[in-house]
Amino acid sequence: MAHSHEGHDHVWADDLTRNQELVLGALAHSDAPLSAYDLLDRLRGDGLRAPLQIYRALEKLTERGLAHRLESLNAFVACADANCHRTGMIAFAICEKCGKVDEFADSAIEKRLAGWSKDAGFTTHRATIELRGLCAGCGASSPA
Amino acid sequence: MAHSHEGHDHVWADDLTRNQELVLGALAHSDAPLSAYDLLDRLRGDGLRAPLQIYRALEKLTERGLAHRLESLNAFVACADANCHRTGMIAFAICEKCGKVDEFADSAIEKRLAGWSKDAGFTTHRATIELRGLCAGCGASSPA
DNA sequence: GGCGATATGTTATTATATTACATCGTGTCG
DNA sequence: CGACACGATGTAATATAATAACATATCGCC
Repeated sequence: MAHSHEGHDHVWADDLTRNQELVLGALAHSDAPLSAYDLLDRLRGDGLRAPLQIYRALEKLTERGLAHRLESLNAFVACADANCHRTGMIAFAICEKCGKVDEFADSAIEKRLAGWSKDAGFTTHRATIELRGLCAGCGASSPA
Repeated sequence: MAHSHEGHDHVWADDLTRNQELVLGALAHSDAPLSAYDLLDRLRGDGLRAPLQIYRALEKLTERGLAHRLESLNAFVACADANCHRTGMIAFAICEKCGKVDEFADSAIEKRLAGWSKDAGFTTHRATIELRGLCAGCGASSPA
């Protein structure tokens, strides 16, 4: 890594601000989604004190596709595919037991939604697709 | 009341409690989604005073499919199809200008998600599909 | 250095949702 | 009838999520 950063664990983009990098780092190290206040708690040691600092970083990160907001959880995850920040529709499968989130894309669904939009005259700015349930591990080990 | 309803505007089910009926009525009369606190404000005149009364009614209503929660809005709508409470996946198109919500189902999407779930070993309990954008009227009149 | 744009920091406030606990009504069973 | 279970209700307090308003700092650039 010769070109910007030396002491960092992870760098996904070389122009993140300190707060953005802290927030994204915390998200990336977590194996479950984190709420803004979870993030705040984890980053107090790094000097972050107020919710707004978290929300501002999250806003930039989600704008750039480096993090995603899970609407049904009011929580956030790092993008699974950090380098090639995805651009299209993304769907999430959220395990209600272990919290793990699986991120996937499905162009057939995307097309289908686009088709509906066209027919209805609806201009889509953004789509939210979230599945809640049990992941393979949790569903198998403890058949709810 | 001789077992169900005489003076009511709308009755979707004959076994709703008073609070549930009030909440569902308010939702049904609104042309845009309402938050729990919106509902509370509108129903103070009917004796509802505390958020919990609203949330409890909403919980029963959403369980039964008579109302739906819009995750991306933290708000609620009456089911568009009150009698035949839908059972499968439902998608929503939410206009960011006028607030109108269009509720639709798409079995192709449902199948596709089911296919993904099967492949991933994920057991889906519930799916959230929400489009944000401009409805036909708003997109046409003011091309954002 | 001066200036604009963006990022930060801090406090207070608003909005959304739940916990805990007391009460009431209705049915069942003895 | 009375005891009990159960579900709905009411109320207060609190937890959680998000934003408003304002002041300060930092960086690129001319």
